[in-house]
Amino acid sequence: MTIRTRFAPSPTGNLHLGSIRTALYSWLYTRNRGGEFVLRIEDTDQERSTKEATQNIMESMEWLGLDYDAGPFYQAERLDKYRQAAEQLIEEGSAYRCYCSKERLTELRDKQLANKEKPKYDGCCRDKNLPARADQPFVIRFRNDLEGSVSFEDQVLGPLSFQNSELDDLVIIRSDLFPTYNFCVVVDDLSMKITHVIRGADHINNTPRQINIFRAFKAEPPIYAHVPLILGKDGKLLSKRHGAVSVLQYRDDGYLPEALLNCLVRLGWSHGNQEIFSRDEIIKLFDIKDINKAAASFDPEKLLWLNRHYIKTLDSKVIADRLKPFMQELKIDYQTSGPTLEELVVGLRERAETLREMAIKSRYFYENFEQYEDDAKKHLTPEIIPFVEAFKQSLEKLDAWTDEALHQAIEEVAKQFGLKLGKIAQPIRVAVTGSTVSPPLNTTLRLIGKQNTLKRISAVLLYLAKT
RNA sequence: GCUCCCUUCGUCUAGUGGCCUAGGACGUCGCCCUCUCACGGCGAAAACAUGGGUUCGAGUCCCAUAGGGAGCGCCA
Repeated sequence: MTIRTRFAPSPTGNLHLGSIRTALYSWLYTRNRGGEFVLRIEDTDQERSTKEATQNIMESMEWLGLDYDAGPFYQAERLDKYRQAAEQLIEEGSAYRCYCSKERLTELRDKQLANKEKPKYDGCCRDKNLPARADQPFVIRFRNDLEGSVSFEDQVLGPLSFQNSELDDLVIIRSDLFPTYNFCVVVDDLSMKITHVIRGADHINNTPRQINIFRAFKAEPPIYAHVPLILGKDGKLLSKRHGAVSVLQYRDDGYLPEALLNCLVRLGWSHGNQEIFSRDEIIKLFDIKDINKAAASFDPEKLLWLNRHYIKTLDSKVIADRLKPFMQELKIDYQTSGPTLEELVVGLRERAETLREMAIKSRYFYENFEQYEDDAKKHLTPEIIPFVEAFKQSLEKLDAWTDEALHQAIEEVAKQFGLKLGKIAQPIRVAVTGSTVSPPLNTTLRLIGKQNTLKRISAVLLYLAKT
């Protein structure tokens, strides 16, 4: 039997960390077992579904490299299937038409809540066998067993059992003829031959209802695995309405997909003490049985650490390539002059947490700056003039503009003036970068280039003369 | 309110009855390296929710309590 899993998001908002992680687990499971991964867009909510959200979902998956073997299927395009299936259930006595008004139902609900009862449909139309009428709106409800229980073996949580008396007769077709979630899921999982349903733990309570519908169709339900939810820093669920950030926001903030993937997979799943996983490794090692039962809080600091790790260790060509959009966005011209992007990456990779930060920090390699940063100015005092001039002369004579030659030049000037390296390096750093922070001075000078270095040193001498 | 789920350092986790005076990672703090910032190295503080059982022995099994989370729609 080939394994088939699916990711079935509803396009009612941007895809966030929680959703993409269940997609990831689902995807990993099929990739590990050589199965098929299906994408299904659950857009039966006409009110809230948007094209933009669908676009956002696909783009997020593409960015993280979660490719699918079938789909995307859109439920809104399969409405006939659901209607037919519902009719079939009515004929077989597993569903019925209900003409109860929304007003009556809200009233019922309020009353039950006031009585501290669990709100449920009272079965008013359950046994009336009402026919379809064109002049009056009705819904179709599933006829749930009143007694007995539903049990299943969850792959993450173990054996689970629910009393049928806790379930009520849920609406499967709305009065506008659109199907509802719990019904579409079953019809689709059945027709798409889904073998394993890996989804968020917020669906646990839906599972017994869905299993009953499967049974009504005389079909075997798939195997279920409910993965624990992701909580925010405050311990509350990460959701569209609460602190959830779009997956693409991480891309736009300069995170690498490798880092986010690694971070996400490790949130609720583990393989001994290992922290760093390549994509291939995760696929090879992933198993549902290693998923943790408890909900986890997402820690942005750890993501940052992983991002730094991948910025430092991924091929510099790859990083350079990923850096381009950020350079363009910041309008830094890296093509006409200055170091190549790859040289830049090698110089900055150990001091940037994100690609965006790297781009921001690269500015002085490509552009001359207008002024010195405020806290940098204190290094520019008249005392430095002699050795800055000496250094300038020594640079002018320098043929080889390399790290080694530059390092030697700096050291020689320091020796000549009997100063420690730090004493002269910092003022020069300020002179050429405008700030107190940069890669090692020799590397910084090398990347800025001879011409611009000398220009900026002349500029600092002018500045010093004026003060 | 009812139903269901969960509970090891601040956070992510290892741990499947003796190897645990509980290990790793992020973060925090200290030291070293050092031309700044980083990287790196070394080290420290930091947890089995509580109470009962079961057992020769419990973080590991059972039961209660507490705490947290989710669900209870003509949303998904």
